[in-house]
Amino acid sequence: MIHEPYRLFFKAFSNRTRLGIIQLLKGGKPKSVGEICEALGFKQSRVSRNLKCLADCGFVTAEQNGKQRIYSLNKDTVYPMVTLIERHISKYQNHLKRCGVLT
Amino acid sequence: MIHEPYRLFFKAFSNRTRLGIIQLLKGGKPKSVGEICEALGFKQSRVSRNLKCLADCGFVTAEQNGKQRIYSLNKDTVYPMVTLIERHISKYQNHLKRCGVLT
DNA sequence: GGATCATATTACAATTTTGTAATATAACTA
DNA sequence: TAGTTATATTACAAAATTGTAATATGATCC
Repeated sequence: MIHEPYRLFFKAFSNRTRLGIIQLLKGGKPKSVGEICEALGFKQSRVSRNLKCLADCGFVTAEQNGKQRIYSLNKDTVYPMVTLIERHISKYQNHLKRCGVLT
Repeated sequence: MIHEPYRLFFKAFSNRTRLGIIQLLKGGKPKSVGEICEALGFKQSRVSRNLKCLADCGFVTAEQNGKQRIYSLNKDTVYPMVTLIERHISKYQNHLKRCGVLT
């Protein structure tokens, strides 16, 4: 385990904007940047910036459709991960809530 | 998926010190704070601070042994997670390396 | 080509996270 | 109890990450 790639991996998931995007895509069809902005109520530059990060890290893929860019989730990784984490969280939720080091 | 606990979960894993500790504990026996410091070459306050975070989040547990505090990994969560991530990383490593948003 | 719509990129200020040094607590021992 | 060792906590400066506003690129249509 050379841990530098791990760090990036987790970092990609540790931000509200990016988790919002993942959650949104997880629940439905692939979406354009505009649709994501509207659904989450975030500015476009904010969404694009973070989509780039997710794409760079392989969690999301983009496909051009006319003027739009449609983003889909890489479910191979994201689904089993979510399952795993859900298990951990249901056990340790109280803990996670009051960790003083993290905000 | 209410994503706040997820954020903390991932954040806990997205830092060099904490990943170093996890990697160390993953490879061997439970260890005291001092042993961790020595093995990783980190200051004691740095290690304690981050152990607290890991403990708060349920990734590590502590047990008193004389003056020492022995930390062990919560393998139930950490092991399957590592497997999953290793699979993703081996596919997308190039990507993960050049994500411009994250450092 | 020029106009328009959709998305990406950049620069920068604000926030968050980090490690360090200093100090405090806690467990043992003489 | 005083002294010693091991770990935890705190305050704060440095570094990293974030979102926003402004601007650039790119695709389509006329």
